[in-house]
Amino acid sequence: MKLEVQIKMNQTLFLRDPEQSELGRNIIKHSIQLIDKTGFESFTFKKLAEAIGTTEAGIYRYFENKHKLLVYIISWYWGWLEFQIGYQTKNVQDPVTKLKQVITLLASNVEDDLMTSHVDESLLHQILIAEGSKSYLTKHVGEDNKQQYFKPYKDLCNTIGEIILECNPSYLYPHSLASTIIEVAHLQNFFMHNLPSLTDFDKSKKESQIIEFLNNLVFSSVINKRS
Amino acid sequence: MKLEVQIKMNQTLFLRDPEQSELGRNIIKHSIQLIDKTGFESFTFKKLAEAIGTTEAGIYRYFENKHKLLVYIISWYWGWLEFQIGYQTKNVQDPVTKLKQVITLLASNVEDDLMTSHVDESLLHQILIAEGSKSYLTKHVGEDNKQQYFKPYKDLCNTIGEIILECNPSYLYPHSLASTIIEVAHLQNFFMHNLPSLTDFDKSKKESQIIEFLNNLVFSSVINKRS
DNA sequence: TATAAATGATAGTAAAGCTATTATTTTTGG
DNA sequence: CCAAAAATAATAGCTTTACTATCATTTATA
Repeated sequence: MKLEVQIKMNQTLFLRDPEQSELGRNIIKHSIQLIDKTGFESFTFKKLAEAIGTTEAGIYRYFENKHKLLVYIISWYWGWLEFQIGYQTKNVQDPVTKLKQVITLLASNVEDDLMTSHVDESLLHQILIAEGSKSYLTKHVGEDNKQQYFKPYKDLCNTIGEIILECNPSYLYPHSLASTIIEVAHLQNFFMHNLPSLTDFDKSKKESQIIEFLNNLVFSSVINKRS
Repeated sequence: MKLEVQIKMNQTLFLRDPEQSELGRNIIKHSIQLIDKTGFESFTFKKLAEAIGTTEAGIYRYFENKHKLLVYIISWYWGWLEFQIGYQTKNVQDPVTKLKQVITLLASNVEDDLMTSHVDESLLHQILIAEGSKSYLTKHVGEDNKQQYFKPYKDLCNTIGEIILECNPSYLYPHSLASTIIEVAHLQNFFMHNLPSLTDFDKSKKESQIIEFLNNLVFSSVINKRS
């Protein structure tokens, strides 16, 4: 039998569960491809329907609007990443090693996970870099938050925050540092590729440079000989 | 006579210079108010025209589209902030003090500058927090960059990067750290007010908490006793 | 004071963002 | 296996957004 990883999703994000039908899985698969290709602003349900070979109204039966679909695939990614972190740091005792592995996972290019046949995690990672912050930078972030749309992101920040506290139980800003690591990993990646003079990375555009910058930043303040 | 600060703007951002006419200045003034109030997604030239008491076509004579208008007001803000930094740190010798002042300027609530009668910097600061990253998180960031749309942001990063190097000439990531400080100042502010569990700040929601977090983060790595 | 430049008033178009209706498949429970 | 229910397809239509065009009128300026 084929093993498939299932990420538990917030039921209020969709009208009909896209995991439960061929059309639904196609919506997820092609929306990831299309958002990555055209960017979220140019992405429309009409174009998505064409790509799948269905109709606009068909998509609307699954998702109320394109913003909820974006939040859905982003939540899915955070759920998947949390699973990856748990899996990859399972037998690691040293919290510093663990935090380094987390930073590496966040800042490295992701490979498509074959356990999830209808999701291309590599593209999803690119979407997070370029569109991730648009999921919460809205006027309706308050209501979205009440609906628990950002729970997977918060859970991930808590997980990382706990590892930070294992490194230094008296560190004052575990959550802020966790959200900072996540966002800076993506931002520096975007800048490296698109606005390189906002960074100090060379033209090789290797993600390892971002990892080194983050390691320097994070471990200087978490393991601070001065305080 | 009344002193007015003028920020030099990129000529390709507009079709007609909005600083040079009453209508133009009204476009700037009301777009800042309207984007702050409704968010950039809901902001339209039609609503802006109504707010001013002119017509949609009238706005289009000044700006090609709402994205360029957003880039315009954001560039304006970076230019103004660069001026503020130069002004406020003019006679400060110690680079550490200087960098602390820059962090404070970036993370504090801004007061409306009376030298610029048609721009409310306080609102503009809120726009930067909630909409700033949308100015570059687009598929056309490459072309926009060629047109020098992000020069004021880059200049500011260079200025901050130089102060960082004054603090520690062997620090490896002055530009990345500068862009990180700017973005994290805004992000943590947004999180503090909208998704507080992504931060460690208490309910007082005082910006001073963000400043402390940033000072800890920045100076641990810039003045690192370990390296 | 003529003339050019800017603005106002109005109209119109294509696409985006939805909703509704009916017909046709596909699924599934008795 | 068949009938009812559920999902999908096909089509239409409506409002708003994003933008362009035209022409009349006001305002600035040589």
